[in-house]
Amino acid sequence: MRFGREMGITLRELAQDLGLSPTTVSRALNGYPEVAEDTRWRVMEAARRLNYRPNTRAKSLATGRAQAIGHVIPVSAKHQIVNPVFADFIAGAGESYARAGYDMVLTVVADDDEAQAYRDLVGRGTVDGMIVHGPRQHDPRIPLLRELDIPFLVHGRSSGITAPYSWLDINNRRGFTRATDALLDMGHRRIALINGLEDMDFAIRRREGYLDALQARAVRADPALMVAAEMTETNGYRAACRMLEMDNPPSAFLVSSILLAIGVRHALWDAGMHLGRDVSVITHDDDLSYLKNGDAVPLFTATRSSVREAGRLAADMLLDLVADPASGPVTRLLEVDLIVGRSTGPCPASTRKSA
Amino acid sequence: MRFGREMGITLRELAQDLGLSPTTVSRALNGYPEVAEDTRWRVMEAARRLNYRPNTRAKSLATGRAQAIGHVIPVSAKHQIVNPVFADFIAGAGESYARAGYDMVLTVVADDDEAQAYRDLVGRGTVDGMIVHGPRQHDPRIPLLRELDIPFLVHGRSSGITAPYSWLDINNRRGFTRATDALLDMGHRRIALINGLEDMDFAIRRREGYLDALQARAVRADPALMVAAEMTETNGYRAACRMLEMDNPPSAFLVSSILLAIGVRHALWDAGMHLGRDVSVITHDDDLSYLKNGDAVPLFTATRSSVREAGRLAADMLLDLVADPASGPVTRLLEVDLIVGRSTGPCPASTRKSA
DNA sequence: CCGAGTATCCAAAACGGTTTGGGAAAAGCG
DNA sequence: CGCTTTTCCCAAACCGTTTTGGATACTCGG
Repeated sequence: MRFGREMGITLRELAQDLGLSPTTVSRALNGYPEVAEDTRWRVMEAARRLNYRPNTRAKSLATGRAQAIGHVIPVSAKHQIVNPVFADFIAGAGESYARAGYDMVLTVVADDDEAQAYRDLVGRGTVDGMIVHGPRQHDPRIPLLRELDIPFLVHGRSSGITAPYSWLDINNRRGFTRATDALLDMGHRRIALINGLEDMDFAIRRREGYLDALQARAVRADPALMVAAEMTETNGYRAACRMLEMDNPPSAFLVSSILLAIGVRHALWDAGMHLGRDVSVITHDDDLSYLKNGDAVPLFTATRSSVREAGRLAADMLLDLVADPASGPVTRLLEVDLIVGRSTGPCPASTRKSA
Repeated sequence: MRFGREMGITLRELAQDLGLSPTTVSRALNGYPEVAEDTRWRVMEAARRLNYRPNTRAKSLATGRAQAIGHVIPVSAKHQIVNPVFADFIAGAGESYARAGYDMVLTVVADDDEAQAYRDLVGRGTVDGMIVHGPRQHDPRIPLLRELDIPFLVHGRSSGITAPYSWLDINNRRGFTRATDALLDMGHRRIALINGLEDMDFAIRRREGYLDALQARAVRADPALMVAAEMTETNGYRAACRMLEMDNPPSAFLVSSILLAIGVRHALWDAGMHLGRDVSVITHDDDLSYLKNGDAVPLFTATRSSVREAGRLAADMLLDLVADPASGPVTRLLEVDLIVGRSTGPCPASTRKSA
């Protein structure tokens, strides 16, 4: 069925135009050796001139690969949050896909239909690889994708799953250990943790890192100083307000995102306190393009790792995996930088106490 | 060529299993009338049991439609910013696509290759409709897509283009006129505008709205109070700092995004001023899921319009257009709400002046 | 009981590429 | 020069659907 739309010239037409067979034209364009160099040149030239583009669907049908990678964005029914790091990760991955001539297909789906979405995408052969976003503990998507027998790569990890799978993650645990250590070194003892929701794997690891550091110095962890919430400015604000009103308030905050940190800053202002002098804050910084942590000198001291770069790397890894699925589960752990900004300083309480 | 991967059962196999022809099975599944009801039932049942999923590529090839909509995300080479409203828009659109059984394919591309990306997506038949993001003045993508003869819908508009095309936009101009009016009503006369980059169409319209309101009350617009920049916290902060240091500083700010507004708030704190008392702020609020404007009572007084809802609507409109391209250019202008928050109050300067 | 409908089903031809299995001409070799 | 390779090209099958154009059997009015 032809549509009014000019779908471009077809391979057969191009061949006809050149007085060649479709076979030869196809081979010429795809760089196969069994075609004379000047013929190839003629073909390439004609293809460019008539701006021929091979029909993706026909091509995939014939070759068996879709030349596309799938991403499923779960939109939780409970908390309607679209993960803010998502856009940057996608941007990074997209660059890699573009370079490799792959398409990216996105599916937005409610939590409960998620498995169905994966089955569909794979079963209908729409994609030949998948990226898993926002893994949780014992994430059921991992066994599912293994069962579907399609190359996939997890952005993050899923603690509790021992079977091997491919992933790219940042070292959340060490990052938060280092950050906590830094605060401890400055004399802080009451350090609050404002974390992301702890069904997310990264949040669990960050808490572990935080607890590790406290324990190593025999500082008792106070449950009242630990909160897990959706990472929004409002939640950061509220958590910080509540804690600052405590009898024994924290002198430092370790938080899981810049948005949370902005909320904490807000709370400090409301309380008439000075960021980096009265209270210190270290945040994780995904280096989002629209949420830069200051400019020349960073606003917040932070554990930084570019999620966009992670997107690029993840896509590259997955593409390799698609090209050669046997190259086995591949993993990569990125270390985070601890960058010094203007939100940290020595603990005033300790000075005051000694005074 | 068969791969190791279990691509699922094929229509032919399903037919064989049932002792029917592929024709009949196809018809049974697609609801054509020329098949006996009990046969249809048998087919449906078997399809479910063997969990048959029609191969998308084969289906599209046969039908001529891709069942997919394309989005091109331009990633400017200059300013590496991924538009923050993008994620929410996509989430909304994705919901609509999912409902309609469409896929969403994303292409990330540098500004200069953008035309090429559109030509590719259309020419290779990967999508049968496109959404245009972030239109600028005289946006070249609009004539391009018209030339490519594919249904498309612009999220926003492109001033300067008179030929009809389909779009969904919010009434930026009226929104900013109303916001400015509100500030004027409170006695503010020196009202700063911190806008998005003015090659973006929405930013132009917002400035027009702002200027309209000033002119209607014969308030002279001061170029020193108008700035256009990428909408980040840092830029909001810097712009506000600079203006607050002026001899004749603004008593109110009208800003184009919550992130900018947060930057302004930051600057006010630094200057020791109180938001909503010393200085008023009205912002535009895209109602982003990860950047809520407070909760019960909004933090900022704002012109609000959910970009996620816009995504849903835009997708629906485009799908209608794809189903019936002749249904002609369709347009929709959404009005914005002016919601009252805690960031506005009467102009203190005027009181002081009268005192 | 017969011919015209009608209800069901099917074989085969698309869709636009890739890939297999030759085949003719040119080149290499003794 | 004859024979084997190699080079270059092609016809046809295939990928997994939909759709066209019948075919067959059944129904029904007369």
